[in-house]
Amino acid sequence: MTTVRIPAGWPATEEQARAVQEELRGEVVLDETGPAPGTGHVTGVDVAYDDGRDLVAAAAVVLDAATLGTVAEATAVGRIPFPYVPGLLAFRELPAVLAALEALPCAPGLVVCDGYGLAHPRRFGLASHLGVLTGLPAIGVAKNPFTFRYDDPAPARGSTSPLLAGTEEVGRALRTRDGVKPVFVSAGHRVDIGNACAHTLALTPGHRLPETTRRADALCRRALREASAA
DNA sequence: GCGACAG
DNA sequence: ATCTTGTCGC
Repeated sequence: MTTVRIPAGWPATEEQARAVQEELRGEVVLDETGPAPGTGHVTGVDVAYDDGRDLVAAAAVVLDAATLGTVAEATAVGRIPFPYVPGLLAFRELPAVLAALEALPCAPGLVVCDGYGLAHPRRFGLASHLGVLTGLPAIGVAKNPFTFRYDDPAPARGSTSPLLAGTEEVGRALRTRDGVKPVFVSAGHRVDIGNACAHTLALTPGHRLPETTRRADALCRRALREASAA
């Protein structure tokens, strides 16, 4: 149900990885609104690692956007393909995530990533990269501001403030719970920032983090445990 | 050169 | 990300 554009080869060095980002960044689509919140499917993806055993486990969990009920799940396990380098996270996470998405029995709809999209040193973070490779609408919801600056949003849920790279707005700090640390939302591919924030609010009725990432996080950890045991 | 740095 | 117990609070 999901067709992934397979790269010619996975980069082995940081230099190659940066070149791939420079090459693909031009394919990001930022002038589409994206699906309406509360309709269709919303899919969370996340990854867990066991560095000692060189194992990575990814999970994709499809939710009904209206009810937030789980529609489908898939996991994928493999070897860790790239070290963690700030700005190159996608090369560490994407192979397993794409495999999990391909294993889903239904269309993912909007994909919610744990990390950034446009808010990235070369404006091509994980969510944008995943979007370009799959053609799916995608957004990034991160737990930390990375290298970006922001002023604290007002304390009420729903308040936002610009996430800034210098003077350029690359995303928004979004308060999803009253008085709780905001999350950091950025557009990934085929979704605008306003809609990305609306989706994030629709996915956070009871917790700081989106229901999509919470469930994908739980599932990939379980998949990693089971892979380590076997 | 040094520090900071999504997960 | 991951290493890690109990504890405060809804």
